[in-house]
Amino acid sequence: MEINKTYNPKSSEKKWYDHWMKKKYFFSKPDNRTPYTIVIPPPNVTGVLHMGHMLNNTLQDVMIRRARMMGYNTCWVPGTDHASIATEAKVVKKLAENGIKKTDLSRKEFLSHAFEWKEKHGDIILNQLQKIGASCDWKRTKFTMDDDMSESVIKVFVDLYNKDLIYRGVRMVNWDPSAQTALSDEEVIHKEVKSKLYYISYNIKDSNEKITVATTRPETILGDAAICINPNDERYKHLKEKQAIIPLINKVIPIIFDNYVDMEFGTGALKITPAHDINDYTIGDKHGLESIDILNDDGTLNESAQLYIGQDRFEVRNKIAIDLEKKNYLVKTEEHINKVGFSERTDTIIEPKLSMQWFCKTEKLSKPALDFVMNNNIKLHPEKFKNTYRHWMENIKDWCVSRQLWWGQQIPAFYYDGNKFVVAETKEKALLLAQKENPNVKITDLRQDEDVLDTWFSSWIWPISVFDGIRDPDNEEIKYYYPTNDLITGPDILFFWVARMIMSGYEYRKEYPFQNVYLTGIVRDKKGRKMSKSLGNSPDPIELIEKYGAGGVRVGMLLCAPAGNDLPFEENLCEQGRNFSNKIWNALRLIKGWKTKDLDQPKSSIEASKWFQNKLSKSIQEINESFSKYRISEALMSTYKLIWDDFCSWYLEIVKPNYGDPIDSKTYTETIELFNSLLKLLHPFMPFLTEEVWHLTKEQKTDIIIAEWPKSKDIDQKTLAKFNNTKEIIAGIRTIRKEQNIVNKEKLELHIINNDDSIDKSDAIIIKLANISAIHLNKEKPTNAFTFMVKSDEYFIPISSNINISEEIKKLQKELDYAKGFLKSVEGKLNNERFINNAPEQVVANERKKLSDTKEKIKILEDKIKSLKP
RNA sequence: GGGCGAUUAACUCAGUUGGUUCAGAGUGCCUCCCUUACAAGGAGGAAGUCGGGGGUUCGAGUCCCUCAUUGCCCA
Repeated sequence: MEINKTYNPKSSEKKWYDHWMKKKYFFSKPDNRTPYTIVIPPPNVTGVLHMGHMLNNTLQDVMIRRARMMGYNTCWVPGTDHASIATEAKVVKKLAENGIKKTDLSRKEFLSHAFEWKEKHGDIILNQLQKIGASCDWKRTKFTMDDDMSESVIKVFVDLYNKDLIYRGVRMVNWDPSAQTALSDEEVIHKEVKSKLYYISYNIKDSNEKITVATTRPETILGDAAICINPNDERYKHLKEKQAIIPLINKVIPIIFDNYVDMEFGTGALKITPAHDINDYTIGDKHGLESIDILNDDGTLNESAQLYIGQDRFEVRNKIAIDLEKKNYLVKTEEHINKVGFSERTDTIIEPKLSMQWFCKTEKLSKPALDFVMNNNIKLHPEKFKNTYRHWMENIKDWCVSRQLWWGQQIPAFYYDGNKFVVAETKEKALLLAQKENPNVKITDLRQDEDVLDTWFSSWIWPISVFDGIRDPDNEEIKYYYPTNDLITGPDILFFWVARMIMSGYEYRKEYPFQNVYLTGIVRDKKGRKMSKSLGNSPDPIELIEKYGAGGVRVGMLLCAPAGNDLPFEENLCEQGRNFSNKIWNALRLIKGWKTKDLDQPKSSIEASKWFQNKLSKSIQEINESFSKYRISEALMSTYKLIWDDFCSWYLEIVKPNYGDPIDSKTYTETIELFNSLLKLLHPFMPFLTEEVWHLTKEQKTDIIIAEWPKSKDIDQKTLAKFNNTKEIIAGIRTIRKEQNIVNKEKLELHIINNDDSIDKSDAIIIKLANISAIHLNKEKPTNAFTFMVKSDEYFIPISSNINISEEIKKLQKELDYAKGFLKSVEGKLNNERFINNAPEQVVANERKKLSDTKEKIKILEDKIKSLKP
């Protein structure tokens, strides 16, 4: 069989993905097997695949594929999220390009444009997931705005409202003037920015005195309701009962006193603008102050401001500073660094704004959600996130769930008779409710709330609604698949999403939604920056796959992905992955190049096979252990080393027949079987390559994707220890060859002085790999020989030419010095009575063993040096 | 400002309840080799006062305190 010199991922990836799909391996339906379920963190419908998706979907696929091989009924539910703000912004932009304004459209018209946009772009990312090999159950693909999904969301809203867990009220919210919607606290990102601190003086009424306040937002003085002072502040005590006059608009406001004010900051006098600052709002509330909202929804000033009406808040900031200065109200400005909130989606500066919104009460919901994580019913990996989670849960605030957008589930609240409203799943049901209050209400009188729900209010029930568990709580699927097993996602949405799924899970299923949460790192570039489209520092995963193959990129990603740590991603990691593919490919070429013959199995092969069986079992245990701890990169590294080092570099080199010679059929068959076991272990990481190679090794009964995960057998530690010793001896001989420039082709003799019977004259592995002509077991030391030691055994390579004695003595002396130093530390321990008395017996015994071994070694080294000295 | 982490080789990270020669792995680096599966390869090698200081202990990379640096979350 002619096999290409290098592995070609392109042809094999497409071929096998199609094959798997055709065989319906990814599809799941309830049966009598144990399920293993993952719901995908639904990617944003506006998105294209980025490195973060690449990472967390690869991890999910690894978990799913391994579970499938272990015999679970695996179900990986894919889908996308409607991402209301981001998507609406995209659609609005696209309409604008065609000269259409959103405001010119009806809600219905707008939504049809939005759905059209979704049809066109929504599946891009799912198609890209197929390229990385994701084995999702595609027929279950869900979208958060599918009819059934939306129905579930509405049902939950109504239910929570009826349970008094949802209310409507005027609160200070985070207002995004660009998207023109409220945001939840979690959607606001606080960033440090350089700004200015403006010192503005206010005249005191009926006095020549002035009072100076410091503010970063001078335009808000137009909405001031008071000036507030700490009652303990001696500087201002005399201003009690006085009033101040707002510059430019000459409005009179009271001076009030409250401990809240920090006497150290600025001038110690604080302007209070209840409508535009959350803290000011609280104080205003406490002191019964008026709230003057001076901003329009788009961030321009309104009539209440009296000045600069219709101009943008930032323009006004500059203008008012100039005007204040002209009239001598501006005392000074200072450079100032403060934290400012930005919209997560639009990156616009958030304005705190009073408005009427819908809120979800979180106190009751969060309690069980907190307990479930603290008592390890749900395990977070890595565990350190438990603290973060607890901190958030204990300080949780009510959740603002309304958004002033059209793209999303419209809030099912129906108004009548002015501001009266009812909440119901449909307009018909709403009518019945309204008529209880007022029998004259007609269906045409009902007006549905204009707002939609926060996208996270859709996705927080995702693990339930994808199995229709909200609408039909007793259906077979939800009972079978829920709770799901693992959730794999980034730590950045721990609160947005994970915490809330846990809340809804308890509320609607009385049970957690998943048992384990694996939080990945955030993919960063070489300089440690988060990869982002705006920085342009993110490689396109699809291009990487073109270059290195899906397996190469998957391995590259996972090699640098310990749980919870950020990933400093570099492209050369994919190169390492690609090289690994090639290594395996070449192992295949080697094996398939052999001709078999009915020969006796050589002793070296018998031993190699015995050793590798044990080594394999040990590695399987280690790999399973790593998986159970969610140490995926560790599991990969064990697999990588098992294949590359143990199998390719040692096992194959031992069993490899001389060039052109045939191989005995027993070794051949065993080698194929071992190779197949390795491929199975590797399959979750490199699905395409392993499927391809698997079928090339021999005629297979099944595809590797559904082959059984290898089991470990009893491990014979002696065999493993002996082989380690053998490796060290071979390495010792190779070092001598290297140091003395003796080519590999030249045969050498090996003399051993040992009392240990582990190595015998006919040790076939040493003879083969170190190219030894004969092994001699001596009592006497040979003269004119290079030597090395393994443990306390001494090995000699006699050579014909003369040895550089001084070099040799130097080397031995170095070894001797180390041994003596080591002896001293061991003796120190053993001479310490408290050590002998306190340390466990085993530890003391070990020290005694070290003592005798080292003494023996020192004696040998000293003898050697003596014998070399003339 | 509050909370939670991190600091081990040039880089990225392991290092289980303190105790085997425990100071490790991968990458990178250096030397030699185009040997017959693979130069996308092979063989060998160098490299760290475990952030600083103090403490507990027979014994500390591991536990405690403190300082420094740094990251994340929250206000």
